[in-house]
Amino acid sequence: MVETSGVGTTGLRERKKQRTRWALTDAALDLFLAKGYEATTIDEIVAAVDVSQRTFFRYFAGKEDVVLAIMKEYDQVFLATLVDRPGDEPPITALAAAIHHVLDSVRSADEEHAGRFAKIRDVIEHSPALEVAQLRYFSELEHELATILARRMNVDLATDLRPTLIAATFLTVMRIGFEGCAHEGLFQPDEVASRIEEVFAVAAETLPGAWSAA
Amino acid sequence: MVETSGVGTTGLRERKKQRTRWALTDAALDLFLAKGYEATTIDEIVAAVDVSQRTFFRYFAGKEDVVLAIMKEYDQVFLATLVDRPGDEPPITALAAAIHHVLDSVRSADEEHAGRFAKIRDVIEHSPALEVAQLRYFSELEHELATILARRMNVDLATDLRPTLIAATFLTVMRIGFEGCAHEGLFQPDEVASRIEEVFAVAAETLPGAWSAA
DNA sequence: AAACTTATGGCAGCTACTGACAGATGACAA
DNA sequence: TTGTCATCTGTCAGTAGCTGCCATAAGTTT
Repeated sequence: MVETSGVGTTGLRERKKQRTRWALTDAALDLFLAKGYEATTIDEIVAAVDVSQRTFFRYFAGKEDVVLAIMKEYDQVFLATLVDRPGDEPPITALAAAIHHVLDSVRSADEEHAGRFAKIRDVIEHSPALEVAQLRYFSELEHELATILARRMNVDLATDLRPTLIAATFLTVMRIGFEGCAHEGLFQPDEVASRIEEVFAVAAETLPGAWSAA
Repeated sequence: MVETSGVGTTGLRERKKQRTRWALTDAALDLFLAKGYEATTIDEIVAAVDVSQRTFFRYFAGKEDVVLAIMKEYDQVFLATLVDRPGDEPPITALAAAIHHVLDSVRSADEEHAGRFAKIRDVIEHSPALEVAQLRYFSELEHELATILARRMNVDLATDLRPTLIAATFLTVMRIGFEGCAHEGLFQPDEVASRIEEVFAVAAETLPGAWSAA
């Protein structure tokens, strides 16, 4: 889950690194919110934390990574939940349950996490570059998801397209949900959560009919 | 459609521009194929055509744009075909017919176009950066597509999610088809065309059942 | 306290991309 | 043909993201 600070068992070195990482993340997020992602330079971020530019790139693979790294943490919870769902559930049911679980944990998170969540959604959907980064990330996630679904469905991912199709359409629906939130200015965890579930429901109503007409 | 060279009615200036543009495109494509997209620099491309770097950026918005611009031409045919489909067809049927038409025209194109098509598909699916660019482009296309579908379905795009959902899932299926081609080394127009139709068929069989279980 | 490991900073450099200005070149009219 | 005009082109200088290299500083271990 989202680990805010290292526990006592870790050394000073490790704790310092965690602190630097979060300092960079928070500084970056605030700057992105204040003046926009594209208008914010790495130099400004590192100046706010007083580290060198070189150090920034030792913590993050790129500017985008500041935001994506946080998204990944949420998705780890999602994937872990999915793996634990009973195997006799249809894939879509398992996916729905897993996403519901994540959204619930976000909804009931403490203020620090909730604030970060809102910031991230806000920043992403206001920046073309980050939307693209999100797209790229989703396509990675799609593959992980498809792998899990293939195991669950007992089919071979390489020859059977169904796991990939389900994973991809699922993530597409999620993305449309997030975009819808941005469109209506919804960034708070509970607002986003209910919107996502709403979009998912519409998709479940629409897609079967739409695709069976082919 | 894909206009290879300006007709006699245009002036010398215009013809020169077309020539430069295609020279840049072909040089870039060949370099991308030979040494990879990311490893190819703008300097190498412009050196091959003997123009300045600045000129390159007057023709193309960026390195990616060389490839995307060609894709756009195909998609113009696709969108135009879609608009002309009878209004009483279900959206998916119209989409299937439109994509079938484009694939057919690609299949029966002359060698120059067929070669370019193969190159493009080859280059894209071997380059992470271009795959991302394609993702970004697809999301633009998704919006255009959704707009057309909304008109066709007589609903408001802003409040009704269904056109967007159908457009998005359709493009997702197309993307998976293209990825599948790359995975199996299929780049020739006819191979790609039949593979796409195949994937579309699997999607039409899979998605209704998969999503109705929600 | 010495020896070892790892994080950091500074620097030099590469690539994509842009704005501004000046010169070349085709378009058009007298 | 010539002169005027529009526009295309090259040059240059600069920005931003990102990387490799090396010396040094800081934490860790014995």
